[in-house]
Amino acid sequence: MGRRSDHTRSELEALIVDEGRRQLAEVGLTRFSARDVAKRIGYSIGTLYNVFASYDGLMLAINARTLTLWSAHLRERLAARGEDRIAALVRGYFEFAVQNPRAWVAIYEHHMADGGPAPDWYQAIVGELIGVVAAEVAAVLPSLEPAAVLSLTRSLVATVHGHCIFALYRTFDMLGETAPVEAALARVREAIAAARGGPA
Amino acid sequence: MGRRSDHTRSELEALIVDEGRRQLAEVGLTRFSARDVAKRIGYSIGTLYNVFASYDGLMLAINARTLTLWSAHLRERLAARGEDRIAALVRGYFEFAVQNPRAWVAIYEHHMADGGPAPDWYQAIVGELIGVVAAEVAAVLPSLEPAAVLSLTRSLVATVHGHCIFALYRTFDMLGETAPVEAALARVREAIAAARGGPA
DNA sequence: AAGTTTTTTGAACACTGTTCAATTGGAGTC
DNA sequence: GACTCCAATTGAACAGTGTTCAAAAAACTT
Repeated sequence: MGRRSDHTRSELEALIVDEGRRQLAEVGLTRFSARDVAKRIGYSIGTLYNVFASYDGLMLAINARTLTLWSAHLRERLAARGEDRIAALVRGYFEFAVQNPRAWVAIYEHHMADGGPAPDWYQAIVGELIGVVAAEVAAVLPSLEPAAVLSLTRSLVATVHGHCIFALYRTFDMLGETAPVEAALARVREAIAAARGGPA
Repeated sequence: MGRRSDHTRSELEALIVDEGRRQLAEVGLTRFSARDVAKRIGYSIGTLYNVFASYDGLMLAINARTLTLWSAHLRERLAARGEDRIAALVRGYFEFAVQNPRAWVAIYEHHMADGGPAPDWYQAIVGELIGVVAAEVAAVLPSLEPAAVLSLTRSLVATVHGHCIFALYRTFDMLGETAPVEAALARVREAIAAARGGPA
């Protein structure tokens, strides 16, 4: 069936996502161009649009890949022997963002063209990442009921995220003080301590 | 001198920023178009580029306006009689973001074309906003030295910001639980309590 | 070899930010 | 009023974007 080379559809999909991630890492979300991705892998723009129906679809696939890599990174950090698993998570969060700044930012700064929410399959991948954190929060706070764990987890992720994004873009010039990572970790520790000693 | 109407240069500047903010509020940063702004105020695209040398320049002017309005909003909330000034700040932060979602997000999602930092005059305006918060942090923690106040302030702003952006984009689906505002306020209170009882 | 089906193409369209030679129209001078 | 002068204003032109889709190409089927 008219294949130009011996790429199956899913191989081609992976090829595009890989090259897309490479370009995203190089030029960032603003200058990212689907045309360029196609050109770089030696296919025409039309082929790319046959695989991913739209720019949103391509970007979603790229961000999904970044998210799974991020989850994997967190799990690795947790697997590395070390007592303080909460610290491992917070440091892992920052590490990945610092190592992949433009891809990481794209997760947050890409929005669907129609302004609507991301599709379910994508949100499931986000949920996986949250799940990794929630498991550790639950382990540290055994007396907390599941709903409260999820609620606190989201608040902690939000806290760390805020520090991380301010650190990457120095809009608020977080540099030149106790590293943002440590500030984030301090906030997380305080929140956990409060949850422990609070409504016990 | 060839004026088409009786707009002085700074009146024209304000006219563009106002219409730009209106369009930004309507369509968001992604679909924002300098051409459309020009068309809407009845000037050509060329005139707009004579006033603001680039898209970045226009966007910075728009964001600067948003920032000063935001600062004003916080000061108003602080001026409204009420004991808990920290809560007023946190609630004011969220209020403004929720009332001006697209303009607020643009502050964070616009980046200079060359990837560099924003010009000094712009950063000064950001500094003003931080200053409003820092003053309250200092008031609540009188024993803290100025450098520590600034450091803690940035951490607290980062914390609140993280909750706020997760609330606006429901990427992480913060809804359906204790409102994100209250979670953010809880984190801030814990941090302040820790700073009070910590290295005292 | 002929026919069928799937993949691939790239010109075409409507849009973007940006530039800059040409035009416009008010101010000053005679 | 006529005539410069010059800043303000214009908009076609350029290189780029995402998107579409009739046509071409390539592989599979009979």
